[in-house]
Amino acid sequence: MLDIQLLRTQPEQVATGLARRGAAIDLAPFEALEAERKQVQTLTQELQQKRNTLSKQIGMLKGRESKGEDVAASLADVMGEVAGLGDALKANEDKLAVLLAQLDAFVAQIPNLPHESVPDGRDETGNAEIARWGTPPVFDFAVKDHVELGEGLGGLDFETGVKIAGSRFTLMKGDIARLHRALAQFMLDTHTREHGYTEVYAPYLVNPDSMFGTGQLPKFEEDLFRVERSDGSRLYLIPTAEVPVTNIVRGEILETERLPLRFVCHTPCFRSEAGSYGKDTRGMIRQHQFDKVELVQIVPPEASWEALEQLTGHAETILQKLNLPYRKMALCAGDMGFSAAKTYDLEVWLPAQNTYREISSCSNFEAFQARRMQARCRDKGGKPRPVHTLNGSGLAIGRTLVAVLENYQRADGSVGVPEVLRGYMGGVEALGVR
RNA sequence: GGAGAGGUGGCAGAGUGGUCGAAUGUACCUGACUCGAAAUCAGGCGUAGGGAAACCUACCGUGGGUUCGAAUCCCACCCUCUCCGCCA
Repeated sequence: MLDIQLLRTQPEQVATGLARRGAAIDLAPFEALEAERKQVQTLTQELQQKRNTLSKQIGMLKGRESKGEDVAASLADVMGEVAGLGDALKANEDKLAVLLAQLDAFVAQIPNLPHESVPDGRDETGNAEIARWGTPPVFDFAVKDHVELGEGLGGLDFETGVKIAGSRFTLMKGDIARLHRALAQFMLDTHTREHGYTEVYAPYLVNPDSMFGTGQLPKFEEDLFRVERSDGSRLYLIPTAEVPVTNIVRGEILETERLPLRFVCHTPCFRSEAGSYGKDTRGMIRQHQFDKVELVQIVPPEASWEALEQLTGHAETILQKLNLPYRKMALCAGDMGFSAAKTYDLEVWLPAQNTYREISSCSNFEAFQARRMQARCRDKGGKPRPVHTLNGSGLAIGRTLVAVLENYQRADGSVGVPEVLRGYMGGVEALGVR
């Protein structure tokens, strides 16, 4: 959520920022609402003040009455004066509540403003390559994709996934399932031991407040899986661990000196993938359910830009240790997610597609999520101010598995196990070798 | 699922219709005393909105209601704890 003060005082700045995203905004309705809000709020508060004053007078008169004084006349006066207030006050309070709700709703659906360092651009073609690491492997045989490799190894079973649940679900078995688990373990261990993150286990279903806090609601409900409960309430399956983990600090006022908080969390992620029909339908690239190790940081406002570079580096470390070639992209303003002020995507080399594909997305949200969540920090004796939040995949496990299979494949259809994973694989050096 | 208890400021904990945004303790901040600390003493110390300011308004789990006036009474819901049942 943007700072409503910014909308009031610097509307041009907001409009300019949103225009970079390709999102035009009409501020006229906002300004009209604001003008009315101001007027109604002032009037309401004046009426409240009057009522409070008169009610206190009644209280004092009653007190004197109980001591035997005759105050009947003044009591009648005051009662008469307050009698007319009720309806007007109620009407104004109701009107104000509606206005405030409308203002909230308006501000809540405005995306974050891009940071000045974010490149211009309308869509993914505007993204800027920042760096490349590693060299795509050269094969002297016909390259297979992960579907062929995984099915050949007997460990990726798309048909059974479809039978059990439907399209975009996969069943993994045997060594592939173990490799998948090994990847998660390896990532968690690296981030906790080498990068200073605290491991977190979090709920996979969350309430609407949490989804609002990180910005999935109200605008993106169609991307979520929803669970209706018998009591009429609802929960949502998390589309990323970002949601439960960032919401750890919702409604909290933290001591600045105890920041930053760094959390790492491995969860399944559930995405309805509405609107992506026909896209990446083959294989494991785009699934309704996939696992991800997520990095989350809660930092003081002045520290978030340095933290974004660090956090992105933490995700890159995983790719480097796995020896997977990748490139680092700065998303352009038009391609960024709703809540982000700046996003780096890491794209891993996929030989079968002969291209780089997104495997991690690292973002600084500045105070955008913190304002929605009322997550604040306070210096000793100071005023509370919103924290800054960041997160990034470190990494998406399903896609990492795809990248390992394709980059480590051999002519006979077997697949080498990256050295850093062998300890998690009982020493196995390759899959499919007999 | 059944029965009971309870949700008040960072924490603890009073407050059952009238200057209660809320006693008291504790934590924290400032000052005094001290070489310094501890102890002691004095003052300060919730969040948010409006206002140039004085100051005003709202908030006692959430949402309704009664009332001139609600932390306090009524209704619904949520959450926590204890016991029983069930359960990985």
